[in-house]
Order: sequence, then C-alpha cells, then structure tokens
Amino acid sequence: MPEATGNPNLNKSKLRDRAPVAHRKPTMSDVARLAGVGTMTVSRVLSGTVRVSAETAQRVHTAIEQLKYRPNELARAFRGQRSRSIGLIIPYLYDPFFANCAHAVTSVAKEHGYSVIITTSNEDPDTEYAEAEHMLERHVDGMVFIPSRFRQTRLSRTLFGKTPVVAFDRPVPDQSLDVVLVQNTTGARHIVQHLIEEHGHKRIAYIGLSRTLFTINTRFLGYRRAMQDAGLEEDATFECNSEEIALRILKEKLDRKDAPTAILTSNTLATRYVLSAIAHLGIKVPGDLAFAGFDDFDLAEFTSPPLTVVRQPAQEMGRVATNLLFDRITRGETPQTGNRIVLPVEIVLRRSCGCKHKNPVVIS
Amino acid sequence: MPEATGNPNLNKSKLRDRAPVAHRKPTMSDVARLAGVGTMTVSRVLSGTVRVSAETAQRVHTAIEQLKYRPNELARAFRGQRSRSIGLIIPYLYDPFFANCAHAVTSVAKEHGYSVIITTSNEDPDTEYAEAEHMLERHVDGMVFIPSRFRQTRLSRTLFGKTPVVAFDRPVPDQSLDVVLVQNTTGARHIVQHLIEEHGHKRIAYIGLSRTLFTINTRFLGYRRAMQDAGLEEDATFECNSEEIALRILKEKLDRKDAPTAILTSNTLATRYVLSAIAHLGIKVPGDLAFAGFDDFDLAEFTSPPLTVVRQPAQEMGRVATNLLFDRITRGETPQTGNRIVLPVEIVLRRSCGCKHKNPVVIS
DNA sequence: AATTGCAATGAGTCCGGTCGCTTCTGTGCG
DNA sequence: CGCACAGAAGCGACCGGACTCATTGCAATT
Repeated sequence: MPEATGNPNLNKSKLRDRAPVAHRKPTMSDVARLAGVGTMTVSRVLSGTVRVSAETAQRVHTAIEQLKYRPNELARAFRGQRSRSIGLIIPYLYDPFFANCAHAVTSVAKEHGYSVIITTSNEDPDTEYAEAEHMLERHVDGMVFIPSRFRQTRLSRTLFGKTPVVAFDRPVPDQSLDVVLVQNTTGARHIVQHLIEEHGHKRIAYIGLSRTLFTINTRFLGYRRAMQDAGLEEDATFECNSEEIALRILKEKLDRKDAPTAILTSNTLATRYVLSAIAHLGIKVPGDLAFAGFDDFDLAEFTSPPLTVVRQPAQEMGRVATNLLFDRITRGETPQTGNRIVLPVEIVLRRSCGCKHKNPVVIS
Repeated sequence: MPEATGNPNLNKSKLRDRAPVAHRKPTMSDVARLAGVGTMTVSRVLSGTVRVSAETAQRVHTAIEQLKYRPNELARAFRGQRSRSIGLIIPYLYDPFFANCAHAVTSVAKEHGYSVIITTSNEDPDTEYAEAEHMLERHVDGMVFIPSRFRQTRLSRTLFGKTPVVAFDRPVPDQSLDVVLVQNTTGARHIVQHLIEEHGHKRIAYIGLSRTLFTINTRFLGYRRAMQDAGLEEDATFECNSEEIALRILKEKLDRKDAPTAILTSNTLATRYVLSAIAHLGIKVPGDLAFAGFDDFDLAEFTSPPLTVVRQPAQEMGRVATNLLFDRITRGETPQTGNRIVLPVEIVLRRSCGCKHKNPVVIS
C-alpha cells in the first residue's frame, strides 16, 4: 500500500518538521536545519556554556542572522523553570515617592538582566493579594513589594511558598519575610526635637492621613516620643484626607486658646492639604506658624517659604530591597531569617521651620 | 516477562506520571488524577469555555482546592502563543510626568487582565532598542513606549513585525506606527500669546533642555510662532542642563540692554534650574521677570509665586495610548494606518506670569 | 596496535498546559 | 428495535527550547 490516500491518521510518524519557515517566527530547528546541525548545537552556541568548534559556530551565527532568529524567552523560561523576571507591587505610581522606589527596582533588575512585572495595589489588601497570586502564576523568580495597609495585608510566606520575597517601606505581620525600612520614628523625633530645641516651640501639632498606614503611624510615634521627652502635650489629628478636611482641622486648632505654633505633617499628601489650608487662611509661615513635613520633592526649594522636611532615601530603599532579593534568588540563601534593614533619613532644614539659612542644611 | 528488572531503557512506555505530588508545584495532571478525570476536563473547567457536567466540575474544584493548584501562566502563554502581557518603555520613572503616564498604562492593562513589563530607556536609543528586542523575545502581545531622542530612535515596524505597538508623548520617524501626542505647539503658542497680550511683554525668552528632545523642540516652535505672529524677536536658548548653566544663561540674558521681561521654560527640569537661578540672583517674580513653564506638579500652587504652567494630561495620554493598543491586540485591526491622536493641553494661570487671580484659572 | 580519553554533536525527552479529533454514553425518533 | 445525533470526557500531538545520555572521530597513552 504505497502512497496511501491522504488518510489523516497516518501522519503520526515522526513528521515533526513543519514547512520550512513560512510566516511564523523562525525557531531553533529552522536555524539548525539551515546551518546543517542539530538543535542542540544551536542551543549551545547561544548559551556559550559548552565548547562548539569555531567553524560550526560560525555557520550557526550566519543562519541566525539570515533568519533573524530570536530565541523564545517564554519557551526558555518554561523549560528552565526560571523566568528571569521579578514582580513589583506598589500602591500607586503617580506618587513621586513610590515612583522613585520603582525606578530603583527596575534599574537593579536591569543590571541583573531581569525583567520587571509591575502592578499597583491601590492600598487595597484584596487587590494586592490577587496581584501577588497572579505574579506567582506567572512564575516570577522573586518579588518586591510595598505592603498595603498595615495589619491588613494578607501577604505571607504561606502564599509565596519558596519564591523569594522582600517587602519594603512598610513591614508585614509575617516576621519571616525580609523587609527594608527607613527610620521613620527617629526622623520624626529629630525634627520635632529641632522645633523644640532650636526654635522654642512648645505646642506642636501632628497632622496625618490614616493611622492604619504604617508610615503615618510610625512617624506619629516618633513625634509622640519627642513630645513626651520634652514634657509637652501631644496634639495629633489623623484622617486628614482632603483640602477641605485640612482646612477644618487647621481652623479648629488655631481657634483654640492653646493654638499650636508649629505643625508637622505625615507625608506629601498631608503637606499639600495643609499648605492649601494655610494659604487659604492667609497664615504666615514661619511667622505665625512653623512648618515641617515628611518627604522631599523636586521643587521644595521654591515653595514659599522653602520647606523643611524629612527626606527619605526612596531610590536607595528600592535598590537595597532589590539587591537583597537577588541575593535570595541567586544564592538561594534559604535561611529566611526575616532580615530587617533600616535606612537612615536626612533632615533638610530650609526656612519653613524658622531657620534663617539662605541655603538648605542637611543633617543625617 | 512481567516485572522486568529495572532496565532504565524500558520505561519508554507511557509512564508519564511522576511520583504523585512530592514537593514540586502541583500540575494539572495532579489535579486530574485526584479528581479521577483527564487533564482536558480540568482545563475545560478552568477556562469555562465548554460545558462540563456540574458534578464533574465540582470534583475538579475540590481537587484544585485540596492541592492548592495554580495554573502555570507561563505554560499557558507558551502553548497559546499569547502571553497576556504588554511591554512599556519609558525614559525614566523618577520623573513625575512619566510616572503618571506609566500609572495610566498599568491601570488600563489591569482592566484588561494583562500584566505590564516595564523598563526604562534612559533616553538612550541603544538601550531602548535592546529593551524592545528583549520584550519581543518575551513575546509580549503588544507594546507602548515613549520614544527616546527624536530622529535617533531605531524603533520601527521592521523590528516589531506583527506585534501591535503604540508610541506616545513623542512621535517616531516610522510614520506607520500609531502615536498619541499632546498639543505642545499650541500650548506654547497660547501661553506666549497670553504673556504678550495680557501682560504686554515684548521680550520673552525660551529656555530649554536639548532640542533633540521632541517635546522641547515642538514647544519651541509654538513659542517661535507666537513671537513671529506678534512681530517680536525670538530669544531662545537650549542645553540648559544644570543649575549652573541656568545661572550663566540667565545672567547673560539679564545683563543685556534688551533683557527679557518674561521667561518660558521647556519642562519641569528646566523650570527647576531656572527657578534656582532666579532665587540665586534675587530676582522678583513676576515684578522683575514674569515666568511660565511646562508641566504642572503637585505643589505648583505653593511656590513663590504660584507658577503659571501648561498642564499636560499625562494620565489621559497613557490611557488613550494603551486603549488604542488593546484595540489593536483584541480586534487585530491590521490596517496600520499610523493613527495620530493629539490631546489638548490646559493652561493654568497662577501668578508667576503676572496674573492677579487669588486662585488659579484654567483655560483649555 | 589496541585502548582510553576527550571534544564535538545529535537524538530523544520533558516542561505544563491547550487544541483537534475520537470515543463513549444516553436519548429521541422513525 | 435500530440508527442517528448530541453532549461529555479522553487521547495524543504540540508549542520551542534545554537537558541527559549516547555516539562518533581523533589523538594520546600503554
């Protein structure tokens, strides 16, 4: 029975070769066929781990050029059980602080030849969890993330399994995870001490967003500590979530007979709201009210007056966290000792606190 | 010959099943075995495209729960020739403008259930090219990017082949690519007209970074147009790349007998440099010199004086570009007509231009 | 001269899903 | 009562590389 009539059931034999490069992307076996070698040789030429004779390598390279062959990274990742990609979860990207963190992460990843899959949690633990699962399904080799609301994040070793993970900017309840933080408490304490000791303030208010955010709360604790140490009474308000609320809060505070003479805000957003209220009420800074905030920004130099702030090393934090992750990935340092790295902050004294320097003074 | 002595060459028979779930991640066939069905049934239950009897589906779901099974997205992407991911290339992430663009891209991608692979080009055409190739190797389903230096970018349809692509913020030489821009020229023209017509300025200088950057150049063209229309002489300087250079440029300009009475800067960075120089020289704005810039920012309200700027819709641009990309991806609209979408800008009049409004006035 | 050792290379298998087609079962209808 | 048909589930191939193991050829060693 030579030349069986085209029975579709008969082509079960090793007829693996498809029509030579039609319009699909060229594969390794296309290259191999053209170069007259086996696929394994092509693979070896590409990876360069094993010796291939110079002549053969040359033929392979020519074939690659000719076909414009590009290895399929997806297949490689799939087969090798290693995707050369890491996941990054942050609350938002429109916040310059987070954007700077993300920038550092992508930079470090690039240095290691890794891709970054990025996603936002919107500060929502459920979104965060879903995104983390998604990345795990994508088989990222590791993840760095800024946990959403403290004590509500459901991210833990249980979810991640053996995938290396580093949290940063905020801690996680699961103590076994690595985490990189900054000295929020110390930073807040020092700047409050500055207001007390250098400028003689006794009534200093702290205005912040939600206390459920770790950084807001931790900075508050630094503020409280400094006030207690100086024997002063604390005056803190939270949930300052809009310009209107800030206006209401500020009015209420300044109407009291023991009105504060200085204000510390919890972060950029709170700073913006409070500054808006200050402008609205026509208050003079630092004459009527001294001001200090958290987070430096590009044009802080040019506000009126220039703002005194606690500057966080956003990029350095991202870099340290990502390097730690790569330690885990490459050296597979299994002792999940739950490292806790705390980076120092800088205090940038400009003029809103009452200092008279023409140029900013930075202390660490 | 029952129970052949363990000859390793004999296990060629369909002995594909490995030891039932040891410590590796559970796979679909683990689930299938536990549920007593074929892998295909599990696959169908998961994708939900084909009917499966309720009872069987239940058994499968139970097995999935029990094994904590997660489908391997990598395998799925590999087999399906579709990765459900898009690539994003931007110059930097630490620039708030780009960060806002990136935020919009990730948001839209999430709405479509896609992942975003992000990377930075550092304004370098070679890096950009390499990163684009890398993403193609990763088999992204599409890409959005902000091209690096105009006329130097090597990104084109030739490289991308059939992969859908949308450029934004800046155009590309390859006319066949879709691109989303903002009205840079018009924005610059309008704000210069404002300085001329509302505040009577006749000598207006433009200070910008490198003209090889598309946006810098295009805004310059709007400036030139407005000056020509009013019969005024243009006075533009480029390569203002640091605070020192800005200081030198400004000094030189102000020392001339026909010193400018108003300044327009090309973008945030130039604004920062020039403001620094202005502060250094103790110049009064807008009294001695009126000021307007490109790009709004969070605390522009609170600079001294509040800055008049052209505000670009960063997030909207990212959103429009990404939606366009998904049109290409899902509807495979092959007519690569090289769409060109241009979004309007807003002019935010605060007080640095000489306006007296207490609150900013926004015109479109 | 025969054996051993090493370098170069290829055949086959596997990674974990998905797709097309086949098989099986049960039912409706002539 | 038999046949056609539809729905449910399974089988095997396959996506594109990389790894294991086997094979070949040739030079060095005994």
